[in-house]
Amino acid sequence: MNTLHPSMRFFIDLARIQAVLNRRFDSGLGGLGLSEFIILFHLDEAGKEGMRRVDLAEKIGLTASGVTRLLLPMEKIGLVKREANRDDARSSLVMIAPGGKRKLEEGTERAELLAEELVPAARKGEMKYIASLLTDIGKGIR
Amino acid sequence: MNTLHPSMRFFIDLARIQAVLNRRFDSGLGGLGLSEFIILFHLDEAGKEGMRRVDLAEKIGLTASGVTRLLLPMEKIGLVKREANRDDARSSLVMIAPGGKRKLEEGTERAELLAEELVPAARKGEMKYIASLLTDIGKGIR
DNA sequence: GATATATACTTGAGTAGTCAAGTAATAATC
DNA sequence: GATTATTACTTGACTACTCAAGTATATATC
Repeated sequence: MNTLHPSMRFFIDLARIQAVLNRRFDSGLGGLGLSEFIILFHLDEAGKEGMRRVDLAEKIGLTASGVTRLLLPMEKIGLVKREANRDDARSSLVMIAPGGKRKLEEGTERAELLAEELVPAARKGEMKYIASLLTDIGKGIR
Repeated sequence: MNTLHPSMRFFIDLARIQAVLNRRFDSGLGGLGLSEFIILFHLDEAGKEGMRRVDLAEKIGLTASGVTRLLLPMEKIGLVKREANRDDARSSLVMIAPGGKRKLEEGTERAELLAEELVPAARKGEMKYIASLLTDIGKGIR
């Protein structure tokens, strides 16, 4: 009866890793959650043009309202800033602020350390492969 | 400056997939969240002996208090039941209830459908491999 | 066998999101 | 160019957790 479909294992392991990751990342870094780090990462990539909230939501896989809620305190403490979108008055653009840049660097360090710690040495070589696999899966879903 | 460490991509993609997965799984299945499904899965594996809350927490990667909070409503609607642990009065044992068995089956179906949908056809063959990799990573962390 | 320490769990207060519904602006259609 | 539909975002009410602190039992130490 228990064939244990590999996709089941995939879901379950994914969830576990994510939960632990979330917790581990948060603590240690002064109040920077994993989600916030990821947001900063994408905003940094977007450059000074910034990006629309909708696009950010799509990138991180959350809903638009989740993004609104996350950005609010980040704006308050100067990690990101907002600017009107001259082409479309409905949306405003978000971009990374100097404070965010600094936090992003801290976070990057932490992420690398964490990855070092989490990924078993024997599997380290496969990291690149697995990352590409996940990227591929991620692309197809919404 | 942007080497884009593969572990970074790993974190980011992982988080995105998990976020989408969570949302997709929840909706559609009558009020059964991914976490609840995973709990049922582990409890089913544990059999009629059930398991201690602490061990369940470890399995799913959440904290003990998170488990308490999740189990409360599940107990109320008859998905799980609790029993005193005769060997240790501090802990009580949780086990899957008949209602939970039914929900687990529904959830399993949904999970398989979802997996079908999420994993790109080209990558399907690698599913087993990636699952084992994630399991391996999951083992090492807490 | 009393005391100290560690473990299993719960609880209060707070954060990180969700969904459904609302507002305002843009785009499409006739 | 008025109407309708769609899009970008926000808000209220809720769920799913987190951490820190508390309670009760069990274990180790002397």
